[in-house]
Amino acid sequence: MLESAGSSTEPREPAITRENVTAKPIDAHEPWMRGLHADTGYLLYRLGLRSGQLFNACLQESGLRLRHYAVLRFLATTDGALQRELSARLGYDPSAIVGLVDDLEKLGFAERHPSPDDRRSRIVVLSGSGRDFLRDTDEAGLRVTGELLGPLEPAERETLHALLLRIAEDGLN
Amino acid sequence: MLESAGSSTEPREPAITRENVTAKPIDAHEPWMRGLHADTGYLLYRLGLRSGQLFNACLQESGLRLRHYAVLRFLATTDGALQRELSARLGYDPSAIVGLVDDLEKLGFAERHPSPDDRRSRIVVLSGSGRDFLRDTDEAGLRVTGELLGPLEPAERETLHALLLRIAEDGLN
DNA sequence: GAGCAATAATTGTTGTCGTCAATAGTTGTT
DNA sequence: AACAACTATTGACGACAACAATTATTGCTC
Repeated sequence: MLESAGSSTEPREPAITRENVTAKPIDAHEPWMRGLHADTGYLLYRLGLRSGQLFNACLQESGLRLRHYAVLRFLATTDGALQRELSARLGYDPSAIVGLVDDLEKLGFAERHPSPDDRRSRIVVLSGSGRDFLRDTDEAGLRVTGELLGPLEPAERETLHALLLRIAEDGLN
Repeated sequence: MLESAGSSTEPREPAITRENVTAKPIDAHEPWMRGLHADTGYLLYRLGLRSGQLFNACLQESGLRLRHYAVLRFLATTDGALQRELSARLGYDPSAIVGLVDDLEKLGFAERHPSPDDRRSRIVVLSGSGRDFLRDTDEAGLRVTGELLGPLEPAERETLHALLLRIAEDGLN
């Protein structure tokens, strides 16, 4: 049983314990070694993940997930949309839309109406209870957002929202 | 073949076409009907998704995914970490860490060293080629971020980054 | 107007991912 | 020496997203 501790290529003077590893400060001398959150894109990814988790936790008591909420929300802005459009605007696969609308229809939040123009298409509209649900959960959503944006003051939240909106408008959605 | 167009329950005076559906403006009269991106949390979710997609597309030519990148990045800040710590700090399941470190080890970007203190633990360290890879991909990451933050000016990007960082420090990571 | 490409919705399939439970080896405690 | 706690690992299961394939319908073309 070879118990030579320093047999490694490079010697590590203090023993590695949980304390001194997690607390080790970041060397910002090298430009590429700038900590985990130096890149705005990566930071956005992590925060988006966290935001999604919070939203999902808030919605799961209704049996719905974030994607359903996105569909409902979009329906509220258009008052009737084809599934093809839901797919294109929300960025989900057409096959995913099928299941989402199925669930919403099963809960009575949305309805599929046949299109008078094209018998292939179905027009998805928000039902009355769907509107009610959206109004109720919107309040919970605001609470989640408030929790997420805890350390920010109102003015800063406004600024953040405006900046994010500018980015979102550019890419897609 | 019944060709009655208005046989539906409620009459919709103009036919639903792709143009007037997608271009319909948002009625902001109702407080809960504020468009898709009125909520900052939901906006964060969508942008995080998009950012993750861009990063993944950028990394997939290396055979790695975003999770591997996160591990590499964290290793660069600590210079040696236990898998348990990777799991705790990055929020991934311990069993997920196993596969990720496996892949990184297979590519020569990281190495598992036995801990001198605890023979149960393995100390994961970034290898030289791992550092090189990180430096190279960091450039690509900046390019992606620049693409994502297209419409923003440098000062605005700085502001956005600072705000996001404040949020990230609060919750976790 | 018969044939044919294109389209909308749907189904099925595949691979990935996250979570949970279980195991082997190890450490510290009593 | 016996036992509880812990680290890494494996395996299994369900959820979910991306891609291909199918059905029904439409518009175009000759």
